[in-house]
Amino acid sequence: METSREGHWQTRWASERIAEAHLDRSREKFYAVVAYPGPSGFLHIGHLRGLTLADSLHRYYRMAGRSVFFPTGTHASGLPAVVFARKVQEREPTVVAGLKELGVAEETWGELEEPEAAARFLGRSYLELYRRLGILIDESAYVTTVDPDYRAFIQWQFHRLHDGGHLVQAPYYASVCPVCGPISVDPSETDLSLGGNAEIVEYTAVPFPLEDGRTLLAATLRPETVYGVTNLWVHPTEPLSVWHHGDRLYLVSRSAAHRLVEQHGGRVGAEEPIASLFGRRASVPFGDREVPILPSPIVQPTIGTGVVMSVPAHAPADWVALQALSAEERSKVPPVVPEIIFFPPDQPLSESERALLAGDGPPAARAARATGAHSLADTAALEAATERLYRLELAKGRMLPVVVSTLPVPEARERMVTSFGAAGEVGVLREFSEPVICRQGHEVIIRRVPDQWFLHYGDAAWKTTTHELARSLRIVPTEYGRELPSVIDWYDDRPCIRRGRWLGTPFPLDPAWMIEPIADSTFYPAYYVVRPFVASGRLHVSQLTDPFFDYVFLGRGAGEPSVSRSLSEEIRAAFQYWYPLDLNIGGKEHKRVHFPVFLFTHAALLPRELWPKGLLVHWWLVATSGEKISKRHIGTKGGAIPPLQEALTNWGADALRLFQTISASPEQDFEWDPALVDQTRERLTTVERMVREAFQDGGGASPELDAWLEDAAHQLIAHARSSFESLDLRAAAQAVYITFPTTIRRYQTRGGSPGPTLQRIADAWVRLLSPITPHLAEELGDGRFSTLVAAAPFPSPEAFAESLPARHREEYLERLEEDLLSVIKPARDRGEGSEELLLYVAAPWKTEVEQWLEAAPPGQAPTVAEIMQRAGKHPELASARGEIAEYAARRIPKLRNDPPLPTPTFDEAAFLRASEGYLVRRFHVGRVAVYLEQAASEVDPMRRRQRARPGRPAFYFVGPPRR
RNA sequence: GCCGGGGUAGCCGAGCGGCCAAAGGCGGCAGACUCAAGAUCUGCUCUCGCAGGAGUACCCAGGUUCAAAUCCUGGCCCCGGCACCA
Repeated sequence: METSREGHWQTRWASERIAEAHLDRSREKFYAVVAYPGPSGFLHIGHLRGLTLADSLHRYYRMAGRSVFFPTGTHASGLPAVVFARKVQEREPTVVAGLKELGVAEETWGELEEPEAAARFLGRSYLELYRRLGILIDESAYVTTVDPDYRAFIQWQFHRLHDGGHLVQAPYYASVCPVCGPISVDPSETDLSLGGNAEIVEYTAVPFPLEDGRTLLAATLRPETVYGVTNLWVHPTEPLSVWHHGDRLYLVSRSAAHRLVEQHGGRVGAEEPIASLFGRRASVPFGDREVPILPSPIVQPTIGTGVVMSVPAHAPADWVALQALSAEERSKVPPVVPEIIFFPPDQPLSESERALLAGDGPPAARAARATGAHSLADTAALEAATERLYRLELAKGRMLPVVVSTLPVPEARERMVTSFGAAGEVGVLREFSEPVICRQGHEVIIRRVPDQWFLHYGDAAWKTTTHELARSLRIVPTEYGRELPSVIDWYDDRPCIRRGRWLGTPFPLDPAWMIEPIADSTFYPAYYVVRPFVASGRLHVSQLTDPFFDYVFLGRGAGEPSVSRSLSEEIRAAFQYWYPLDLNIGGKEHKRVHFPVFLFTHAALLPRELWPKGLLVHWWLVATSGEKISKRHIGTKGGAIPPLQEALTNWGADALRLFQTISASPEQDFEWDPALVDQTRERLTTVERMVREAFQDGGGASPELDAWLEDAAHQLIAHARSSFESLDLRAAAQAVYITFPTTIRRYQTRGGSPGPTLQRIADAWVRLLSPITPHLAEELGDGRFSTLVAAAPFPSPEAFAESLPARHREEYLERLEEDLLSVIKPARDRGEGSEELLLYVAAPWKTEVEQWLEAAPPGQAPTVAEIMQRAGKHPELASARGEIAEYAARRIPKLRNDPPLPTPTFDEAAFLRASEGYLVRRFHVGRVAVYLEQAASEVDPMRRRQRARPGRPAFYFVGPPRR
């Protein structure tokens, strides 16, 4: 089919309004959504996967008789549109290329420099591409998350979440640029010029008071090791600053002082020359002892507080630094506490863990030795030693009883942090794991926000309900279902609003804040149901009040007074018809973000009977490098990922759709490979040709062969249906695009030709093609159905008669072909062939014997004597006793590998005779002769007949080579 | 370390107790078609074979079973997520 024809069918679907949803109580409904895309740029083929899945499912269910609803929208919230608008402003080359490709007039580009306009523009461009992909979206429900009606909906949602106690306020430590304002630290964050992958590291600030009343504040990730401190490290030259906090004076590095002010208040004071500290002593918390302060190059003033507590027993770097000291300095350091963490025997160490701790000395010394870290210059080895030892101690270590009972390390750490807090100390210092620089070149910092609002996902009761919802879900793939409970458990309170420049809905409890984008996309399938009423003008935005939504979604209250009772009820009825949502479809990136919060929100807002019913997670189409497709993979050069428009022009929608569906299971990434798409398109060409041939008039085939084809069609259709029902579109595609053609090809090689049966089957086939390759289906079905194929009923297996005898006959023949082939192969390799094929059908008594053999209990081989005993009870077999014994003796040892075949339900000889023509062609023999084993006069030059078994004829190729 | 997944023929990838020497695809070989190439179609593609046979196979080692790629135990390795990491 010409790719250009696809547009024709897209127009037809639109003009016949196939995509429009109808509330039809006489029918079951199907309602699924795909995670809507964010307007970050132009769609690429990576986006296609979820859309294709969703569309094919909706198309299947529509044909299967359900009323379907497939809306979509644009998730304009957050930064993507802001970033895109800025790129337009900058006339960034890829954006310019995309705009040109979409045919956007250059004069209008200026309008797209405004983020909301950019979002709407991109949303429309997506819709256009969906159309070109043959995706049937009900556009009357189309919405972007910055539309005023959607905002009203989100405000209602937050009011209800607040009512339910799901919003809480607490201090929060947010990333912020001191000049530009709040900023999120994320690899995709384009407001950053550096450090997108940075994580927030939480240090514990441990106070070491000096004798002069000031306190050195060390930062550590392992406060529990404070019992092993032997000294403090400071930088050899960098001065420290005074940080005034309350009535206390702390000494920390200058950069730390500033960070502490952001997070804990106070002010930065004077600088203190560092050398004055060398050799002085500070007291150790939780212990009546003092340790010396020593300079060491291991201290980096920009990390932590510039003061490091040295625990040589457990920190390899400290151990090595200690060895590097001069003898004089060394003499000031108290003896190293051998160790303060032990490994209880109930958690045996693995081999690699034992290797890390081989030898003697403190654990840090052993780890340093094991990784080859001998000096401070061995940074990589030191890091490895540190990481491995810390992981191990955290996972399996316990505190020694002489220190603080035998607490596991994580608990001991917790307790330390708490006790510092209780003592009025600072407690925690947060910083980025690597420098983060904003787009304008300023350093991004972490600042305390005292009254941040959170979604209270850490709430145990809410989790319990959400777990319940999760358990009730149908989840594909099932592995995700196993993972989901731990994801829900792992969830903690999440900040849900922020200040700053991005798109979204103002937070109703404090409109100076914006709701963040993950939180405003959790309940939207409910709003899709309402949107058409707004779009059609029957409902005005001003009417979307809390009472309105309370009534529509919750059946609570009397509704919005300005909305007529009947309209309220109509919308409520629509919601009750389409809800619960049947399926939420999204990529694997949503496993930990969108899906869980989607469930949390539904669990919080809706009663059980309206809870969603399923999740379908798909993995990605990736670039040849195995990476997720991103801007830089897209281009027109070899190996690059083509822009979607270009791919559509090159291959057409159907080829792309089938490629997506058939190339991999949903739970698998697969690589973009233009050669495979080519091949997919060719497969479609073949299917098209086969269907057209099948539609022709002709002689058909024998009733037996037709019966077989009908039976095969019955099974294939049943399999396709059940595959769609179980959401396994790949299996469905294999049935329709691989097994179906293979079956028809066999029909043809077996002598079948176009005729009434094949035509009926082709009619069914065309409809089977429709969910996945709808354009091709329409093209082939043009004029053959009373409706468009998209609206025709999905074929029913019952339209094709099952025929066990026909199925068995064909299986029988295939088995014979296999046998013949296995003999012909070695012969043919020697360049031989034959003139005549002799076939022998087993004598009837063999059927009985096979049954006796089969009747033997499993695992227990029958004996010849037993068989003969049974044969004795059948006087009519008396004459064959010798043969029976011989046959049983030959069969018994082989029963394990070659069990009795099902008894043929047809006349083997008659069937073989009817198949002579086929066998002659298939095996290039001059002729085929069929004999009965028991007929005394039959030709049997090589005494083959006795090898015949019921269901498996004996045979002999006669004569000189041929082939 | 924890949670989840996985290791299948040259490669990708189905299968997840007997119908499995293992679907489908790629690659390879041969044939048909073609002036030729490409495309397409057909057959073959673990080893041996003296005619339907035998041997060896689904990471490794054990085990359960009449029967294991499929179930169990232990090991090794890989992937994803999380946690962790001055």
